[in-house]
Amino acid sequence: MDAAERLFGEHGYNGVGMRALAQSAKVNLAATTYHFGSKKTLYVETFLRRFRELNAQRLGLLAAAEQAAHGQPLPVERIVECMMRPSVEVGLAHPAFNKMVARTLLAPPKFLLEHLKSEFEPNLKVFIGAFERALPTVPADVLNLRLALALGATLMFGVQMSAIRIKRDAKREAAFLKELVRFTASGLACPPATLGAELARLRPPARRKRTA
Amino acid sequence: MDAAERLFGEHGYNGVGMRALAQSAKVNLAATTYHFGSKKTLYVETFLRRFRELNAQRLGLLAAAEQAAHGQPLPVERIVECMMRPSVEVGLAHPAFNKMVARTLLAPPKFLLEHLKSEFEPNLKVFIGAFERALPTVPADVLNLRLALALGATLMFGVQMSAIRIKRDAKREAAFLKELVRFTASGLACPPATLGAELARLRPPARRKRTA
DNA sequence: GATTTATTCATACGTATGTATTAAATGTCG
DNA sequence: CGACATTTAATACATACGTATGAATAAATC
Repeated sequence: MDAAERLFGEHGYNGVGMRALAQSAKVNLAATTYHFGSKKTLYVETFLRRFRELNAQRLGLLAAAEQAAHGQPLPVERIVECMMRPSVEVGLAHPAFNKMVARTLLAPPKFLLEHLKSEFEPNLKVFIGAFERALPTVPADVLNLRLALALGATLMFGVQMSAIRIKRDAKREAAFLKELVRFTASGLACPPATLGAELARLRPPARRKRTA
Repeated sequence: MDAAERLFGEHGYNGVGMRALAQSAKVNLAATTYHFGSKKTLYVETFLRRFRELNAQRLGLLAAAEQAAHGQPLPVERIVECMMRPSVEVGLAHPAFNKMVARTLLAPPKFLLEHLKSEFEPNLKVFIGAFERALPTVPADVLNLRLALALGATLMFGVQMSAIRIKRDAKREAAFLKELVRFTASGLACPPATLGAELARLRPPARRKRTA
């Protein structure tokens, strides 16, 4: 799976074959089928291996932060940090996974959609809730859009990070993380201006994807 | 090339074969080789077809804005808008191209690197210059990082935009663009805090990618 | 130590890939 | 018309793909 992570991250799902994977992992070709059954399964399991833990860490940080806040809404930067810190940490420990998750989230293979829905969406909902409490003046539509933009920034941060091989300097890591948090939080929290209203006014008749 | 744009955007370079492309374009397989020579060339030409014009538009808008400012540094939001507006417009007109450019910029195929260097980098340099004048307090490192994040946000915006098939309502378009601009500009312009200094202090010995 | 279970191995299947080739058909324009 | 460019058609080539198989080997269990 380490080899799969590296090669999938480098060349994408379709860019690498089972033979290359087997050779890179120094195992027999048949061993891959034996253990994973199919290429898709291998991809899914390789992806979820870290993605699950990553999401759990996010939720854990947020829960801890909220508990420490005693019911007060958290500052935006605090929430953002709960989102970003696990990404940065796992990304630094496993640079190839960074590229893999960037590819995967930007253009998810269809066989991963269900897993993403079950693993990622609940997570996102929790954070959306936290942001809504922290930013009551930002309309839900705008917040959703901004979260997507924040995700895009995070993905790009990930590939940049895996491009320049940071050599695990704790202070440097902290500085990069803080820059990412600052950028994102600033964009998320900026005043909605007349745009929120305008967006709402132009809203098409039937809506169905609000959290109600 | 329209078919190529759609299929490459949907499935990526390795996700689609020449036969599928030919069939989707309703031409013979040999016609593709006849006109483009190879699959890579087809991808490159399909990508550059709009990417070139997009960059030219960006530069044009920025030049016009700077001329209208009579030597004063432009407001950040203005610069960002010059960057984003062409993306949004071409993205709305050609949703498939949006996905294609997102895939391409997030994980560029090696045969495109040279073209990206020659087409995209000079463009970026110009905008970096504008931002440096507009944000003299933000260190160059931080600005570079933030621009990468902004690019990530833009890419994600593009795929979101092509996902929800906006039906070309000028007001809605303007609202979305303005939201993107606002988010990005806010992140780019936010105060660097102690982080810039910290980042500079932790800078590794040899540097070589500054604009000097 | 024998027997069952788990894992590796080399190899093979059918299909799909990108590209090239040949000849005939269709279009274009001087 | 005649010269040329384009398009179609039908393959063909070598290679790569994901997956499957059955025998050989290692581990585990009794």
